[in-house]
Amino acid sequence: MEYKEAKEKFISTWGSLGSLWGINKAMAQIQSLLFISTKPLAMEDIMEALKISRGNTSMNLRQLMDWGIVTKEIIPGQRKEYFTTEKNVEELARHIAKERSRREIKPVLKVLKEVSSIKDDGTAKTKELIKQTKALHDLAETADTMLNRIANQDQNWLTKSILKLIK
Amino acid sequence: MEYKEAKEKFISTWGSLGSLWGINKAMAQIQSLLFISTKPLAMEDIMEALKISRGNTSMNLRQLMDWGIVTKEIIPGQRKEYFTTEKNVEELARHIAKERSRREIKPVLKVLKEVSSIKDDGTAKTKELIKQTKALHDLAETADTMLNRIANQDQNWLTKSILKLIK
DNA sequence: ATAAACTTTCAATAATTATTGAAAGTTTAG
DNA sequence: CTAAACTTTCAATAATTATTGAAAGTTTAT
Repeated sequence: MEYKEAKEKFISTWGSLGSLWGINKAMAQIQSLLFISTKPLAMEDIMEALKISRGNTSMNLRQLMDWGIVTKEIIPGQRKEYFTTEKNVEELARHIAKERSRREIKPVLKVLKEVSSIKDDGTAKTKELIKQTKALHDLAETADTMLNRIANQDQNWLTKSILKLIK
Repeated sequence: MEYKEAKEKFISTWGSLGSLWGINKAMAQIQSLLFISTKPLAMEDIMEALKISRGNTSMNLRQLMDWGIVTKEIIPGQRKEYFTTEKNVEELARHIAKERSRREIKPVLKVLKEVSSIKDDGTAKTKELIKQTKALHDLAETADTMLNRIANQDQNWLTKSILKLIK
């Protein structure tokens, strides 16, 4: 396998995995492209490499910046804007963990809390609803706490902890 | 908030979270409904509760069974088939972890391995591709190992380990 | 064997989500 | 100031994904 094929394979595989971490295909592909690029890329470069439109590129770059995993680089003397992504995989994991917690887990925890706090009217179905949503709430909270640990510790914490954990 | 409202809120919230663990809305809602039900439900019950068609119910139940989180119950003397879901949240987490690993992480690991193993032709871009995909491979492998640990240990392992980890 | 009770399949359709591209907006150089 | 270089926005459209419902399939009781 040569460079070009390997590159395409990586971008399309990593891109299709976007759904796993909650972003769309174009977003994931742009991030992938930047991740293996040796230098910052301009919008033109990205459009051309991925064969996507200017508008699409612009919108998805913005979202990646909102996620905190892509940053704009201003190159002096250059009119265009250039983009880079976080290159350290653990930093990347930290950003993603933080965003996932904020965007998805936190709102769900709130609803689970509300639902599991309804008045127990003594019926079996109400008791079951309360019991099961409480259990889910606790599980989700534990997972969220772990995610936030990942998001807030220093770079090596994740690997060290996991290694400790699986030993 | 009364039972009915709480139930609907739970089903729709948990259902919309389906994307987080990689299943579609109807699938997630069926699982939610079963999760808080005090008894096994027949297809009719599910169709009516969620206002979805027979075909949709049938297909999604099948997928839930493929995931290993819903099982068919044969009630003696009853012609209909009844369904239940795993009620223990940790068992549920185990099944999901196992399936996610098998369906998504394993194939990605395979591609990352292939890509990071291409011949180093000495160019900077090839070196970067190899370096970065290797780093991702290692991260993904660590995460996968953790997931599989979760999937293979006894019921209490997850909570115990996480508690240990976050202390 | 057959009819009733039930489930599955799948082509058609609906709903949702992503993408385009051109117009509007912004910034900078001269 | 203003024209060129660039980016953003967003309505229209395309692509994808989910859902329906009726026909085909299966099982069971008699």
